[in-house]
Amino acid sequence: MSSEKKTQDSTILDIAEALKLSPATISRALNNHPYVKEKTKDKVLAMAAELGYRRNLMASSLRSNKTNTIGLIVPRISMFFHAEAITAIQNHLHEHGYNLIICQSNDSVAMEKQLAGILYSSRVDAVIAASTLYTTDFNHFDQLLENGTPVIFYDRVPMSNTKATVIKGDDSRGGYLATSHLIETGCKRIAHISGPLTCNLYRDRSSGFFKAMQQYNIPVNEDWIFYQELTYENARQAMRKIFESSEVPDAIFTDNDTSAIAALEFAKEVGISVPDELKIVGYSNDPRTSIMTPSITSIEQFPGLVGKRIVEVLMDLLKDNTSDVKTQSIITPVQLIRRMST
Amino acid sequence: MSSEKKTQDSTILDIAEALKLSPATISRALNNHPYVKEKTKDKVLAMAAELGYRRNLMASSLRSNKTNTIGLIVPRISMFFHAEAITAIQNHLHEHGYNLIICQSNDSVAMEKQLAGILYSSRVDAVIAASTLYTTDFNHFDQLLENGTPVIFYDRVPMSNTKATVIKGDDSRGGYLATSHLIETGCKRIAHISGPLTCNLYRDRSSGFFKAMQQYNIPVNEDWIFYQELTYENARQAMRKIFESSEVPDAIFTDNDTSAIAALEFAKEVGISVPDELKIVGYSNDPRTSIMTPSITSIEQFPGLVGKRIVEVLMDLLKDNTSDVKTQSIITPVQLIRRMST
DNA sequence: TTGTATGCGTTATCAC
DNA sequence: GTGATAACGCATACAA
Repeated sequence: MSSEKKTQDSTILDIAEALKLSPATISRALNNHPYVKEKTKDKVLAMAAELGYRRNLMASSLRSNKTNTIGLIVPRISMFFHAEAITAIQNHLHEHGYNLIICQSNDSVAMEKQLAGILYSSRVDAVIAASTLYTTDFNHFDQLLENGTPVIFYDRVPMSNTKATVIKGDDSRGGYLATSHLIETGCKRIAHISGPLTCNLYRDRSSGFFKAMQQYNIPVNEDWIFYQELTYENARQAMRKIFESSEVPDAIFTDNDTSAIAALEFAKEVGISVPDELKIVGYSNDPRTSIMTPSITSIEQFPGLVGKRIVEVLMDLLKDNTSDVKTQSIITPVQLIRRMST
Repeated sequence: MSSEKKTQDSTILDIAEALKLSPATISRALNNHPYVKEKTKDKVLAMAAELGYRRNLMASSLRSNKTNTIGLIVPRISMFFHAEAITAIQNHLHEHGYNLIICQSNDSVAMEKQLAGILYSSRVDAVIAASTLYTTDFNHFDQLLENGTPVIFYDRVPMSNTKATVIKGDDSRGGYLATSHLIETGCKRIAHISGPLTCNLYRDRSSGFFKAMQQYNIPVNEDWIFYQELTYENARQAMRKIFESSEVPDAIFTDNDTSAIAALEFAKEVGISVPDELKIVGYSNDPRTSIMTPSITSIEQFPGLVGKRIVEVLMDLLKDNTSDVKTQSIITPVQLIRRMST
């Protein structure tokens, strides 16, 4: 306890004292308030710099009831789509003077609930969230909404009504694009590896798949349809199951790229030629799809644009405090990126 | 202004009033203070739940001078090593009751400076940082250190003395392992694509490279040594330059995996057989290296362990307030992962 | 074991 | 334009 080296933080009181001004004036000067003489402002800024003053955001937020901070909840930052979207979100928020608190739920509903609580405790000005695969009950976001904190769901969003704004990719179109592309290249026996139907993404991508199959009058083989967590291992198992029987597909559409990669590696290992004997389409346009041999056709989701759109909508929401609960629902475009696997 | 739907946040005063207790008791109960009757505690917790009470972290932090929040600055969350390390850090911090604010510098020194300021303003309890490629002056972290806020640098760390704790991988050993592996598989003409020498990583990996070359008495061809930002495009250009001349290398060691991938793709395009005519080793063991054909040998950095170690050290630092400035420097292990490219 | 009173650093509301 | 002062919500020293 003898060697306390901590320099005490300087406060506006220190600046006020040094300049023989009142703390109120200092505060105004630092906030660029109009009712303060230019000369005074300059003096304050100079002294602030000299003292190494930094506004204490705790105190400021407590008093002003505004944190200038946005909370973000995602399953995992390592997923390509999210990493890109987050970066865009952070950069655009920064332009508007907002900070971002990034939290990972690890696809655990319990963790997501806890994080929503923490963000509420932090009194963030808004929350942006992509839910876990298994979130069906979105109650834990209600408290935020009730207190007037805007919530924007993106990518993985509630399937039932919500007072929150929703921004999602056009997944049913993505599923349709992928499937019809396979059909148009001549495939007639198409497998589909999808995710848990508790999640809107896979429900929608599946619906696109079925729509295309029906439209082109292609029979669906139920043994080739999987709804499972889209891990590498699960996809390999599905492939094994599919290729055990005598009748085998000539194409496979997977609802993410990890599964597509697993499918391709399986095919290469057992000597199935891609794209000649089997065509493959993934989802998300993860950069990994382009470095495989052969490269894998996938669906681009434009994560950067999604992030930009999220911030635009959010700024609108934060601007007019008319809490007019104008619930929006926005669909962002997708695009087929054709590669060597088809 | 008429339709204000905001429910007012409830405070400990609301709980106190509802329970006919003093706010102090409520505060103590919520903080699990020993001097509070079990029964009272239960009543308080029940009422808190009923009122949807959530501690206001701004107020709490302001009063207690502790935010329970750690700030993190990284160049980019999308880099594999960092994504993994961050996840580990976040999970371990969470076990200790700490939250994490993740910030990206985008490898911009100006942004990094700004972020350090914001984290200071946020009065985070500590800062963990991996610097930009071009940070040579680490002054912007001084204010944090002077105020007794622990700073831990990891991965990309200051090369000069610092009062902060430093945790880095054994990069010179990594460079040595990669290079000696190539030599031991029979390579005699080895190229090396490294990063800017302003960054400790590339300086160390290079020194490992030269050490191995010298030890095995292999001559270094200066035309095959590059110090450049390790982007895909830069690596392609380097490859073009290398393979323009008549004498070509039989191996290449790149200081990251993106460059290794670029090298492999270049080789495949121009018909150089890997590993027969050219062997390749990358760095970081990015999952992409294992899905290429052929898969690429790389250096594993154990990001999960690094993250764990960071939190361990940090908890130590936060425990004893004896600000004894015990500057530590920790080296974490690396390992060669041999694959088909060698 | 509980209550009273004070202050954390800032901003907002008055006055002047 | 500037100053005095209260208040934001909570935690703690001190009193009871």
